[in-house]
Amino acid sequence: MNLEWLTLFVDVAYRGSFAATARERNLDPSSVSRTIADLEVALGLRLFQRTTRKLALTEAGERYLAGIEPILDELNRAQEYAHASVDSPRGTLRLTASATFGLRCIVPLLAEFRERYPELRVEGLFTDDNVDLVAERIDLAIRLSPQIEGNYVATQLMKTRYRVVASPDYLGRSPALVKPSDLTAHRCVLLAVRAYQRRWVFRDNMGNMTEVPIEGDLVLSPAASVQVAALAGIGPALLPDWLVDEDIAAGRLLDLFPSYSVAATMFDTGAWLIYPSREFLPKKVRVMIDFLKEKIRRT
Amino acid sequence: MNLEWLTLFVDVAYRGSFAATARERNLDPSSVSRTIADLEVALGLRLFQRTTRKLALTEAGERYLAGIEPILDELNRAQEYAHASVDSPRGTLRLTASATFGLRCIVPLLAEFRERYPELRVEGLFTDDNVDLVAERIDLAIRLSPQIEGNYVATQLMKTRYRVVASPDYLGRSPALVKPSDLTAHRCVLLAVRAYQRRWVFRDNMGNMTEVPIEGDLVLSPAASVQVAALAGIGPALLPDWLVDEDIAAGRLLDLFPSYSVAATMFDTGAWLIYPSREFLPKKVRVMIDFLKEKIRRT
DNA sequence: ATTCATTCGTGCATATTCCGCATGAGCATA
DNA sequence: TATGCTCATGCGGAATATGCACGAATGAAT
Repeated sequence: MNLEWLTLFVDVAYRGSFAATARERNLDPSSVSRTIADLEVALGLRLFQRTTRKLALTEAGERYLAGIEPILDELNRAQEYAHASVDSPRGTLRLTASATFGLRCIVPLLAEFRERYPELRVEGLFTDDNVDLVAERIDLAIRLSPQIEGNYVATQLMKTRYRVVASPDYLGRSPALVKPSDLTAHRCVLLAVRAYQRRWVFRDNMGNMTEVPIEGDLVLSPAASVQVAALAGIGPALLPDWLVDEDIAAGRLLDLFPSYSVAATMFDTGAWLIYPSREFLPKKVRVMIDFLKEKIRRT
Repeated sequence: MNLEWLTLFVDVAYRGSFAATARERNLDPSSVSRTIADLEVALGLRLFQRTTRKLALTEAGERYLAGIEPILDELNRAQEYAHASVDSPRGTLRLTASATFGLRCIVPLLAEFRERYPELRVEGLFTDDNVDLVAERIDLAIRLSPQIEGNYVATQLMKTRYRVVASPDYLGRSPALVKPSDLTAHRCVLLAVRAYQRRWVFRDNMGNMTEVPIEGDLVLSPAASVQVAALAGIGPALLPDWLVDEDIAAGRLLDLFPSYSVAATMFDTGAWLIYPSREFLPKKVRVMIDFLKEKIRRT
């Protein structure tokens, strides 16, 4: 059965004529005749009594008309009700990011986001665990990576530089740290990610690469713990700029090799916004993407 | 949009899998995939978020599901509600017959019909005027005719013989009426139908036809009036057996030429039950047809 | 880390359905 | 009685739906 059959049936019932209904809908009368006949077969009911030149609803037809007219209205309302959740920034936005990125970069912005979109509820899943985006019904994910592969749409939020930092207190009581290879004489604070624990790679302005093996007896997670440890003077640490630039600006930490690019895995990494598809993108996702880009690019 | 799409959507939403839904419905998974994609385009909404191996309703999808599930139930109920009017003898049956046939042959039976079908309401339109069966929403018509043509289904209810009758009182004070041609000496009571007013045709047992020109200064309608006039001794009248047999049996009228078949138009006429179609015949029409055949054939 | 099995998406060909045209039968009106 | 219009139906072409085959992706098992 086709919904179009039902709306046609209602139309014919009110016009009292196949031919008039056909004219109004720019159809051939034969199509109207067949469609009504098909509907009668599908229902197992005679809906209209008709001869040439005359047409009248049967009793069953009147009952069926009474039954489906509200239903057709409800179908439209169901579509509008579903649309309401995506056409304006309302409902619930489920957002995921790594624990530290979420905590330091996203959470501080949510007060203003709430001001701007009072009807939108945000559920932030900030974890370093692997998150199943489909099963968790995630609307928007933030991933820290050189690049994003897979079927999801990815738009870069920001580029990330990593810095080797230590506190002034630590530096005042430790062997000199002038060039990267000096790190071998220090016990570093390490992030609990395998790729971050063996060696750090330095690239100078000329593009020369230096790979420095590092050691450390303190391996922490999440990245914020490593930051706190560095601030406490426990040792040098490799941390992203979005995490430590404020401490550096305030003199709480020092960027030990500012003229180098440093990476534990790959250079040219960054934070990416990831969402399932540009097609049928709910407004709530759109506004969060725009908001984050606006806020994070301003800093 | 197709209702099948909607039921498929509900199915997928509950099974959480295109492939599982396809198996259950004996479809190819590609058809399920396309159907859901078509529904999403028609609605302008993403209903499911999916990758390979994972499928979850979106918020809009959940809302739409909540909206249409009751609607699908209502559609079934609308069909059942419409069917209820035809699947059992209830509702209103609109019946038409000629004024006299309705009054004398149908009305006396309606008390028993009501006993038998208490939930069925009968509207009898007994008139000698031409009745538009479609416009008047007639379920069942009774027509007196040699045969029925046209698109309607016709089943014969009874055969009709016409009789020339007069009252004993009239005969006692009038010229002898021995053979049909004797009628030319009498002023007859005529039915106000053109075909009944010029000549009556007599057919004897051997098949010999005699056409007798008749005259009368009293032309009445409906046929019951002619009967009453004959009973009052005003003159001979040509009337159908179902109208006068009781008077004959009681001696109130005499059949003047019982060994002849008489007709004003054609012989071998009868009463026919006429209804629009055997297909999708409502129960109420069926039971009335069966009832009339049972009752009228018993008398 | 690799392999395997399964899911969802899509191109292509085929089957099915829908639609308009033409025509006929029937009916109401002039 | 003739005419014009409605509804029904055969037929052919256009549009849509479906299955098959295949590929990409993913989760589970090894």
